[in-house]
Amino acid sequence: MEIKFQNTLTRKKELFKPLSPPKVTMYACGVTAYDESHLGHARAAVVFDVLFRFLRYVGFEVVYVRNYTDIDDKIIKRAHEVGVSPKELAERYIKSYDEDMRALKVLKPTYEPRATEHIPQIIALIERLIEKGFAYVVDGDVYFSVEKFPEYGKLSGRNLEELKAGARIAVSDKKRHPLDFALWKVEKPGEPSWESPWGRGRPGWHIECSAMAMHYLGETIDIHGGGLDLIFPHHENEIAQSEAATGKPFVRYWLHNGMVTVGREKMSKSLGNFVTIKQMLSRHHPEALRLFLLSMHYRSPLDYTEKVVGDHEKALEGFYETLFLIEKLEATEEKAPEGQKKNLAKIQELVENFENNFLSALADDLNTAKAIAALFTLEKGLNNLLKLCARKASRDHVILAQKGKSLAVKLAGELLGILEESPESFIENKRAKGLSNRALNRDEVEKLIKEREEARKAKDFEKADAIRDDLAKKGIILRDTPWGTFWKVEYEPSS
RNA sequence: GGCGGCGUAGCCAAGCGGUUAAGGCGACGGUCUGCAAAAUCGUUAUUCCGGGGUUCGAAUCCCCGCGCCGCCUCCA
Repeated sequence: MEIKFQNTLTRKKELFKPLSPPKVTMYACGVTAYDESHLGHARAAVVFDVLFRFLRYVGFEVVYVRNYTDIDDKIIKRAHEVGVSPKELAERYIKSYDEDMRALKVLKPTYEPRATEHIPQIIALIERLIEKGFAYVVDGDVYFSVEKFPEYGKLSGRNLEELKAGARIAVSDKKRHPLDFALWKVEKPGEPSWESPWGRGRPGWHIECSAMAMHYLGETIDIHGGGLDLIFPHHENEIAQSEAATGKPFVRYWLHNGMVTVGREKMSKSLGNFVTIKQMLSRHHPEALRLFLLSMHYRSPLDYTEKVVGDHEKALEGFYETLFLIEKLEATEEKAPEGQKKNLAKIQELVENFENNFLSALADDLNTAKAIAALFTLEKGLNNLLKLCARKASRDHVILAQKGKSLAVKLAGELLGILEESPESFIENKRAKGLSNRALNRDEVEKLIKEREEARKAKDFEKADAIRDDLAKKGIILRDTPWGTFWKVEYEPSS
């Protein structure tokens, strides 16, 4: 299968050819552990998680690294505010992020290195840069000299002149050029520090990614991912440091995800318009969240509204209900009726095309929106099939339905991380949650449903309808199927 | 100001030069149902922000304009 990615570096969609197949090396920028993570962080994590899953699925041996920044200005500042050590603070939020990732079913990367555990590698890289004349020491600080690296700006499409003109960064008389950036920062009182050839201090932000990427993945890596907002200066600086040190291309494919927005404005800590992952998880199923995050092509901005997340919640529920009904199917006939042959052939074709449609969507620059559309098309086919079986299911029907179901579950599960629960328990959990949200008693609800079924059998429709209306007022929705009455708690958008 | 991106039905959104412009949510009508719900079938963009141009052919490429967003400072 041909895999293509839009490469930020070349601004083109390119055929993906790993440096040494079947191995693929991949690095994604994780988080700075100084606060709870929000939906924007979740998007980045989920997008690159799907990329990781996809590459593995098609047969690559993927080594995936996602770092934690556990030492930096913001951590130190926050730690002082809260009154704990920076190490403790970072520890706390790394743990919290891990919880979020687990809940969101983001697979564990191969390595999750922390900056503070790679000080020797960082120092070695800085020494290499100093030796080669790309970095200089001033009073215990070490800076990278951007003017020594002629290609500086190639990722973000800028040049030094432009950058200098628009520079908003504080002028420092220590730096030779305003855009020179710190590789190593001299120790300040009350801050964590490590021994180095330039005295005690701590690493700058950008250097950790270069050092750790090279340490785990080699001097040239296949894929590097991160948010669009990291292109400049973070990724630009990573390129400069790494390529200056090694003389080799650092990254072959740069992939960047778009921002999550709120009212079309970037979700961010500073604007205060963020929702934490934990808040989202308290009101939505993790798979609904994944579905929402993957409903849009990863490069585009994704606007967050509760309504749209709710739409995906409903869509997910519909899917599980289809799967649930398929599980209930039992063949009572040997062959499907002649008259259904044409319809069945159509569904058969749909099922057979699904895998290819789904995978080729992902192979085309990870088009998850299109892959999800393929999934819905399959669902529609399966619902059609269920309809055909409503009266009499044959072996033909059941085999086809189960084939469709297992394909959907396999691909959606392994690649998108959705539809991984048993339909039965998904529906039960939903019910349990809905019941408790509405403070309803399950036995009572079930008793009423039974009573209504009795009434229906006795053709006492007045009573049956009264019960249904009563339940509806409480938020219980009934559905009479050939297999009995199915019920669920009405979806309630949270405020 | 510089660089990059976006603008497709009521809403979300795919589309990457060539048969009838995916899909989801919503709305309307038919089927199913005792009636509903769900499902299903059909309808809901003769047209892709506006204006030019290239081409046999453009939502897709180019130019101009309008609107929105991101980056240029820490940020997924």
